[in-house]
Amino acid sequence: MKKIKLETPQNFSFKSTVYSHGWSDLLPFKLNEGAYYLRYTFNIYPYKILTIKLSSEHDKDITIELPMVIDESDRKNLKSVVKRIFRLDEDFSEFYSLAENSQKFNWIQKYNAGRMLRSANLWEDMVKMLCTTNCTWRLTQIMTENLVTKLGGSIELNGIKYFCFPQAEIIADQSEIYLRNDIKMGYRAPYLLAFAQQVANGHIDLNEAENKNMSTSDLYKYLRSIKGFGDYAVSNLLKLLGRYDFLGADSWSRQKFIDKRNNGKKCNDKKIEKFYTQFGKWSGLFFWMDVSEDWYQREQPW
DNA sequence: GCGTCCAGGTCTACC
DNA sequence: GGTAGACCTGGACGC
Repeated sequence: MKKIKLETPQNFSFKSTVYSHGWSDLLPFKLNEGAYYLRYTFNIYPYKILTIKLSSEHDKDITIELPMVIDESDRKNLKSVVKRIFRLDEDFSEFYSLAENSQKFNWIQKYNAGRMLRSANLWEDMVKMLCTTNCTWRLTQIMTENLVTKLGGSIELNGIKYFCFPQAEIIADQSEIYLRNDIKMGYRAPYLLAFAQQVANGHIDLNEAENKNMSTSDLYKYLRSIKGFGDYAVSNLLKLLGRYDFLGADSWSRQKFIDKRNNGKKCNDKKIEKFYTQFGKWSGLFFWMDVSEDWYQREQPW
C-alpha cells in the first residue's frame, strides 16, 4: 500500500467536508465509518481505473492510500482529482470572515464547515444531481448504484470489485428503455440519455461550465438550458462550482428554514432569499449551512 | 400481500 | 408570467 500526503489550507476539515451533504453516501464513494476512511473509485485516464482510500489523522492533511505504485503523471492527476473533491484550491476566507462576524453563524468556524464534497468531475456531479430530483434519497441511491455497478468500469482488489462512475460515452450508448427500467431512472431517462449524448459528442462542453471566466448568471442560463436540470438542480450544481448566489431550496431545506427561521409558518422562496441577502454572493452557502447546522452539532461516527 | 395514496423537481401546455 | 397536470418510484398506510 502506497501513501501520499496532501497538505490542506487553513479552515479545512476532512470530516466536515465528508459529511457536508449526501455525496459521500453515493457510489462510487464508500464511507467506512468503522475504519475512518472514505473510499473513491474513478477513471484516472479514460480507460484506467484507480481505487483510493482517503483519510486524515487530525482532521487536517489528507492521506491518500493506493493499492499500487503509480508513475509521476498518474500521481499528478490523482492529486488534482483529490484537490477537486475536497476543493483545496477554493478561497473561503471571505466566507469565514462573514461567518465569524455573525452571531447566528459563528459556529461554522468551530467545525471548519463550508466545503461541499464533489466528485472527480462535473459530469459525475451533474448526473448525481439529476438523480436527486423529484424523488426520495433512497431512490437517488438506487439510481446511482445501478449506474455505477451496471455501467461503470471496475478494478479488482483482494477479490473485491470496485466500480467507478460510467463515462458519458457509455451512458450515451444505452437505450432509453434500459435507463428507464433497469437503471430505474424512470421519466428522467430521456433527460439523462440526451445529456450523455451531448456531452459525448461535444455539443455540451463541461470544461466551459467549469470556466471561471463565465459569469454566474451566464453559467446558470447555460446549465438551465440542459433538459432535466431545473432551478433546484442548477442552483446546487453552481454551489459545487464555487458559485453560491442561488439558494437551490428543495422541500427538505425549505421546511428546515420554515421551522428554524420562520416560527413554523409557511413562506415562499422570496422570503427565504431575503433572509440570506445580507451574505451577498455567499447567500446560497449560508442557507445550506443554516439548514444543515444540526448535522455538525451531533456527534459523527469519527 | 395487495391496493391506494402521497411526496418529490421539471417540463409542457394552457390561460 | 403564472399555474395545472403529467412524469415515476419508494414508502407509508389501510384492509
